[in-house]
Amino acid sequence: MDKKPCNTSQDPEVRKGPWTLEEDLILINYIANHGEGVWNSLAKAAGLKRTGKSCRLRWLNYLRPDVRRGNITPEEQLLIMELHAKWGNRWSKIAKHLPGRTDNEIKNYWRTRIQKHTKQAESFQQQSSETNDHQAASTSQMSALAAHHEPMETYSPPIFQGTLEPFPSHHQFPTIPDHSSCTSDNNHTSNDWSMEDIWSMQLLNGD
DNA sequence: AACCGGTTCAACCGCCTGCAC
DNA sequence: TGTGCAGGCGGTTGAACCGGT
Repeated sequence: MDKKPCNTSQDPEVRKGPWTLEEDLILINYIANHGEGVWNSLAKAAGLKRTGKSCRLRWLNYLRPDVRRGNITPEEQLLIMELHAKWGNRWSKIAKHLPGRTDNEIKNYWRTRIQKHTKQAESFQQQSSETNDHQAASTSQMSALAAHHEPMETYSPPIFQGTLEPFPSHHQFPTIPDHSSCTSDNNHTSNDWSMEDIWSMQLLNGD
């Protein structure tokens, strides 16, 4: 839609970049008084020199009162991984199952934390499989395990295309610093989340 | 103290979909 | 049925931040 050079990006009156506190307050106040919806006209009516899209994004990802940010718990991480295995990069769909979390946050989380470790594990595994054929056996075990939990819905994971597994063939997941903040310092000390741990926890959860 | 490289995350971009006309 | 518009979504970017040297 915004395909057309559509005034937005060319209009010198349209502001881009980080939101100011003043803009935030304007948006919050306007929505408090008038509600959400019809973002383009909302932006104009509120007197914001922003596109409707920009306002919507700012509201949904940051200003909404029920938005929770940071401190993704191990339970949430599990859920993210499980749902990602189900649906792939359907971030908004995944976000619907994590109250207070936004698709943008989940997407960022996945890309910066989980995917990073996935790639590391994959390259490690590639190296070791070159020297040890038995690795393949354990990999297929992993695949079988993952496939066992694979839902009936058809899913071709976009990220893992090119790999044989329906689920990334990594053995370990990062340890999430739960309560305390986003410092990822303890990540490298011990990767405590083995694949078996993850799935057995899911089994316990009845999934 | 300054620099540098890696990480994180807010925001933008472009495509897709649904809906009204 | 076709067209245009608005919103939704996933991918990408770039600035800010942080830790190591």
